[in-house]
Amino acid sequence: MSGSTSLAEQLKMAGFRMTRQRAAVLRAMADSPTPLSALQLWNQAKRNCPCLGLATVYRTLDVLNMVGGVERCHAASGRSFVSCPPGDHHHVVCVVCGRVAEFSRCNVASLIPEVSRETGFHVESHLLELAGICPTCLAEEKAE
Amino acid sequence: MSGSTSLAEQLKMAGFRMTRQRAAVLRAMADSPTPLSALQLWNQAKRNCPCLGLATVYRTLDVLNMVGGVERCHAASGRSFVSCPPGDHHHVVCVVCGRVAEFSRCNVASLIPEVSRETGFHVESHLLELAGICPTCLAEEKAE
DNA sequence: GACATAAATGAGAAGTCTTCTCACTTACTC
DNA sequence: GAGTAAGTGAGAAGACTTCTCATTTATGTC
Ligand SMILES: [Mn+2]
Ligand SMILES: [Mn+2]
Ligand SMILES: [Zn+2]
Ligand SMILES: [Zn+2]
Repeated sequence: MSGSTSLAEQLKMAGFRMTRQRAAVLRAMADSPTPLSALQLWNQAKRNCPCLGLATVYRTLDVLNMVGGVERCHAASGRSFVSCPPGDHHHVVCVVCGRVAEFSRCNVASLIPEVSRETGFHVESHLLELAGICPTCLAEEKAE
Repeated sequence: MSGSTSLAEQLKMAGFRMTRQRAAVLRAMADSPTPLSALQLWNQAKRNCPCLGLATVYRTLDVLNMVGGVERCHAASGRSFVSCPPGDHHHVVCVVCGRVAEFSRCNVASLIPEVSRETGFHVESHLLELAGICPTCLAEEKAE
């Protein structure tokens, strides 16, 4: 819940209006323990705002993205949005069920000087995503 | 050129037929200094095989992917295929022009035990992609 | 070289995700 | 309670990828 409040405040502070639709999307995000795709978010949010349009979900995600409250997660197949705590972190995605966990430890930065030297690129950012099997799916695999 | 030959041999050895279309795609790959998207590849390959269909480019990339001669590159916006030398490596993508360079130094593996402990995930693979500005675009920026 | 056969192809339909358009609605300021 | 600019829904459109199926073609065999 505090997550939702915080995102709402971020929007207000950045001069965006709080609408029924945006509130529904924020609430759907806050209520989900696991990050949701735009489509999943739409299905959840419609329960609080039945005539919500999918385009509005995308627009809300864009706005949250601008404000820094949400981040794209390049999952294996297709893209999805993920509500993120502030700060630098990355994702581990379950290849079985799609659940996502976050981690903040990252050693990629130390690689960059060398890559810059090798390739001549001026490196500005990095995308790191791990894939594997989540605890829940691991347990189910063992149960069989 | 040796790159093209090698991919052709890989296909042969895996029991795939060498067609005019596949040869054209392989040649387009070999001739490009920079990795190409399916669409770019199509436009190049059509010069040697005018009636080539885009679907065939995708099919060829799939086949090469199975054989291990090509790898998906999750570039910032949309997907593209990249012909890859064998072995473990990652990409740096230019945010201005889309050019891609490769690097093989990677320290992500050393991160994995800790992430596994923190998240409970059994980590199986990682995706690492750097973004920045390529030497060519850097030069153009300075020229202005 | 001709034949048989399974693999491969082209053209376009279809699918998926995302963005755009535009007439209409609504949150916020005064 | 206006006035106004921001926001919205519905559906069209766009980008990329996969699928379908009738037709072509590479390759092993004679
Ligand atoms: Mn990092
Ligand atoms: Mn690596
Ligand atoms: Zn799982
Ligand atoms: Zn560039």
